Amino acid sequence: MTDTETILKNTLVNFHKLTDAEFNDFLKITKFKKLKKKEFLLESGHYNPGILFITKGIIGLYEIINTKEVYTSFFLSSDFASEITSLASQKTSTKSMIAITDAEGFYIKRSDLLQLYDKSASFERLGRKLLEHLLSEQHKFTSMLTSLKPEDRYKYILKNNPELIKRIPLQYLASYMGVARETLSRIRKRSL
Amino acid sequence: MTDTETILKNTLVNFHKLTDAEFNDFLKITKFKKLKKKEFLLESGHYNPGILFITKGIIGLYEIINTKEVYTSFFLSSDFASEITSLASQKTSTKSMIAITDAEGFYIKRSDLLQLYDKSASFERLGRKLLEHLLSEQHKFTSMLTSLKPEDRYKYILKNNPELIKRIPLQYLASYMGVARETLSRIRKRSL
DNA sequence: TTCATTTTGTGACGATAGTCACATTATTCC
DNA sequence: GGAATAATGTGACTATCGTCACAAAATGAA
Repeated sequence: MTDTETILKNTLVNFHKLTDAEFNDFLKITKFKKLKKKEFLLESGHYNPGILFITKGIIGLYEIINTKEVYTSFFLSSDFASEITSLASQKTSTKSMIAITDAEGFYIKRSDLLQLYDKSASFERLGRKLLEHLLSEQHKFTSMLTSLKPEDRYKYILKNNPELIKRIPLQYLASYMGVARETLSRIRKRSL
Repeated sequence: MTDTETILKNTLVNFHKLTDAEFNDFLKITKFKKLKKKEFLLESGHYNPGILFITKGIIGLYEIINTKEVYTSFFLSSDFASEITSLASQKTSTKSMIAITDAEGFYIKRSDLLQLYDKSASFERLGRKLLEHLLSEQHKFTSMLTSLKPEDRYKYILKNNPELIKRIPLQYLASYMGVARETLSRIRKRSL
């Protein structure tokens, strides 16, 4: 098994135990994918959802709202980059996923993922647990947004997800935090 | 089958088809529960998670952040009121669920729910699909928060979830929207 | 029904974030 | 390496929101 495969396996198993055979089934439907910076993993208006287990780089998820790009998630190594609405609904996506740096990882097409769910209840359970985790995180993020003012949001992210502060371009991070880019620039200056 | 049971069945089936036998298994572990206004469905610090399928009334989910109650969700009829973090993690909850009006519905204990998942992959799938739906909604809510200013958030909720505007006390709604209660009071006045 | 309590409304004011304009750095790509 | 392009920084100003204090209204309990 390659290093990256081991990382993938550990990540999966962390959600739910898989047999070797099951893990191999998973690997089989996976395709190693490389993205250049600014390349799309998903383009709004298109229907090509899937999941990328990231082994290198960063993927950003954004949506155009009132002509502005609003970033709602960033995915780093060992994350499953996905857009849940189009994955779940079979509709074209209103959001886009783009490589913020060169990135690579294991890609699974939606159709293959669904087959996997049919094949074994283990995968279904893994999926459920992963979703529980993601929903829990998303709730945390939401209450952070509603209860903290911009500067405290910055400190919160610095503490809980310092990679984002280090690696995400300021303007994208600003939209993610719900502030103007100038405001984030000033917060950052004050926090030195 | 009673009226409320029919509503429950329709709601479940909307996520994933169940056989009559499966639905009966579900019903069996369910206990009809009534809550008086201000009664807790879950108390922070306690470990008693479960899900309430609401047939009447409203449940609110909140968390104390810097001595303030921050409401993060409201559940109405046909919703599954739950606190995903404690459901998924087996830890005591940092959040509380409280009846905002008198409320009632079908209650399922976490342990019974897990047994159900073991019993049949249908339930696991239902759970997965429900979670996908919830996560998708939560993402929508998050981007609404980050991209709209308070007055537009109010209009958004008025359009997409008018029941909340009508039925949730202003101060709770304000924390949910991430604004001071005075601000929401003024927004409401302007919007008449 | 009445009194106590809780919730909501409102004015004044200060703090803070947003906007616009432009300067300064970084980055990209020949 | 250097020009073009993109991203970030910064000042000035404005709009908006939060806070505090208190009034009014609604709700709940006896």
